[in-house]
Amino acid sequence: MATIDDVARAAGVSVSTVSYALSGKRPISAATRARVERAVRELDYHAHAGARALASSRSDVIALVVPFRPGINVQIIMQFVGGVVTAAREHDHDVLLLTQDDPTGMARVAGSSTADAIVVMDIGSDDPRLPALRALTVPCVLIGVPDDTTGLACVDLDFGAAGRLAVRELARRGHRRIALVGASQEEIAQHANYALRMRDGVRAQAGAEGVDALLVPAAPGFAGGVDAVDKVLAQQPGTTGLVVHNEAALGGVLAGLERRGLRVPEDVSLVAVSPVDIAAALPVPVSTIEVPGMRIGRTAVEMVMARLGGDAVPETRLVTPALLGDESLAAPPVTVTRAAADDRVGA
Amino acid sequence: MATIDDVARAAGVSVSTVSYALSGKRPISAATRARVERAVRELDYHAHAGARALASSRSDVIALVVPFRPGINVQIIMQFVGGVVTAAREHDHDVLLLTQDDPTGMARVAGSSTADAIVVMDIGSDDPRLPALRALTVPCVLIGVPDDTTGLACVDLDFGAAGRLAVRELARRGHRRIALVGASQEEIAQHANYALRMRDGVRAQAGAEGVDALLVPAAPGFAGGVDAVDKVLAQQPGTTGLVVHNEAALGGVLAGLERRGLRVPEDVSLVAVSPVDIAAALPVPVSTIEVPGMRIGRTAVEMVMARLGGDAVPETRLVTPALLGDESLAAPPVTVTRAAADDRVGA
DNA sequence: GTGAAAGCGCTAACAT
DNA sequence: ATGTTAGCGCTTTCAC
Repeated sequence: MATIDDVARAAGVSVSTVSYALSGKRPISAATRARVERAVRELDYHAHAGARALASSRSDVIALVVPFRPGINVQIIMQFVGGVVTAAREHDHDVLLLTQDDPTGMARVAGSSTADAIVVMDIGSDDPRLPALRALTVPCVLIGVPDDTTGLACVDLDFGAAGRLAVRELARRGHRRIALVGASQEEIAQHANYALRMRDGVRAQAGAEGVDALLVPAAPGFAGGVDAVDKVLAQQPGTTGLVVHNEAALGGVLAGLERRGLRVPEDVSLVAVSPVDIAAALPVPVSTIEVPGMRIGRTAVEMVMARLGGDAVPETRLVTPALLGDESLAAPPVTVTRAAADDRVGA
Repeated sequence: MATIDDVARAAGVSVSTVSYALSGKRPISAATRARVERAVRELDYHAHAGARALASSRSDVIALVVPFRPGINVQIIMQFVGGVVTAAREHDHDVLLLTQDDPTGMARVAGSSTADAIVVMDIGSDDPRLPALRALTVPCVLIGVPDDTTGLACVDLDFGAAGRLAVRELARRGHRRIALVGASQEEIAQHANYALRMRDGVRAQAGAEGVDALLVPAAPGFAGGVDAVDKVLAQQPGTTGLVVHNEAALGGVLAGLERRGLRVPEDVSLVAVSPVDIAAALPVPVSTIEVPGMRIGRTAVEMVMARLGGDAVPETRLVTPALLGDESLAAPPVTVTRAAADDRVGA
């Protein structure tokens, strides 16, 4: 492999000139720059990453901690990863992959200067890694929002706003009894922050709109979705609007409705918080609030770069949700529902 | 951050002794080793990755090229990634993530000694990256098998064996008319190697068993699956065995059968080549031949390590498939099928 | 079994 | 605008 010395010799300049010509950190005459660039091209020169890191104390690498636990939504994960990698490359950084179940990984890559910064995905409300993250010697950005964000930089979808958005859309079409088919009992038990914020958003908007909102956790998988529909209709008969924040149960929810002869959206309106790919594999089109993984991943990298640049202080950034499509949204049926009765009274 | 000098001073030995004590590359007395290890612990010493790479010409990093094109099966991708990262860590290597749509990425990380080796996923039969891969200055291992493997190291599931396995299981239960609902037209057009090998495996085994095998491509998504069922029954009435090698269409295939009143497995037996997670989200249990992503990822890393070790020559390794469960497998119905008629004649 | 010291290839003062 | 050079922190001969 060619070294910077080879390039300097070929271009007839000193090594520092080559270095500066390549980094742009000091003015170089057009002629010199051209000769350097030519030599670089002819020798196919690439600066040795280790040597550069040693001399400059910057590796130009961001570590990304990815969850591999079963039951995780891989679609979302991949979108985050894609966003992080793409954005990192735009800033001339590479991405090193760490897994969640390598507890020493973050300290190792930080301590060895393998990475300049760390992005951590899938942060829980009371994530056990929080102390370690606060103690890190390199800047870090969390995807997900813990309960206590002191000293931490975080990004996530604004799940509270997502919940409010979903309820608002149902309410303005006249639905008066709605239900949130939410995360599994386990996720709730683990205080999964997104689940709690979603729940609170649904509750708050339901309160503001004066509609009844039942909250039902759903086990992941087909059966979990079917069960959830049973529960909803048993505990709150006449429910006409469903918010499903559990992509693994989504297919089961639709099947459960169909088995009871309930059509979407004629009898029941539906908003899913889910990756679009999953929604696309369903028998009927479903209006979806997507977790914008790419966007969040990119934002995480922007925050990393800001912090590496020196300015920027830890902050929490919540990305505003948007509703895609209205195929599974309609007014509630005019017959049996209380909403219909209310409407008549109002008319 | 503590340096090796700090450790040497704290332990009262020379830097070379620290280095050797840590690498084990030359014998160190137990007493000295203990003092070094103590100093390392107390100072929380981590060798500077760049300095190490510069001095040793080894970065202890493997680059992994991941496809992010839409329509890709993320479940499988994540499994590959998980296997690669886990295995790499067991060999004290880290994994750097590259995306497919960064065409200069591989040359860059190889040329700058950022990575010691490269693993490339999602290799097509006539992958455009093949020339670049052959020209690489570092060893590389492909996940997927191109048509011409000269000079290349490759790993993949043995899709031919998977096709034969699926047909054998159907045939030995008495099915005489089967169909492969396979990859999409696009994948076939792109000469996706796995699709071709699957097809050939199905054909070969069908020929050997003397059963009729119809080959039908399916567009991904729910509708694609429904369509495929229509095509199968139109082109080959009396089909009782289905091999579905298209996880995105799987839900649609089941729905298509149900709409025609065909039960699984009473009327139609089914074998899916799919990630188990997808199969689990389906309304009925489906016998599955899984692409063992973890295993393949691990194997890729073993091959990388062998090549970094000097021994080992490029080779292609095909992982043997296994069938999980038999819930969607049964004998064909005794009434209308030709299989039943044959049986009676034979009896 | 241990130490001294010569690089590895680059960056960034400090020159001019 | 360009050149000289002292490190960056480690590995690995070579020497004892």
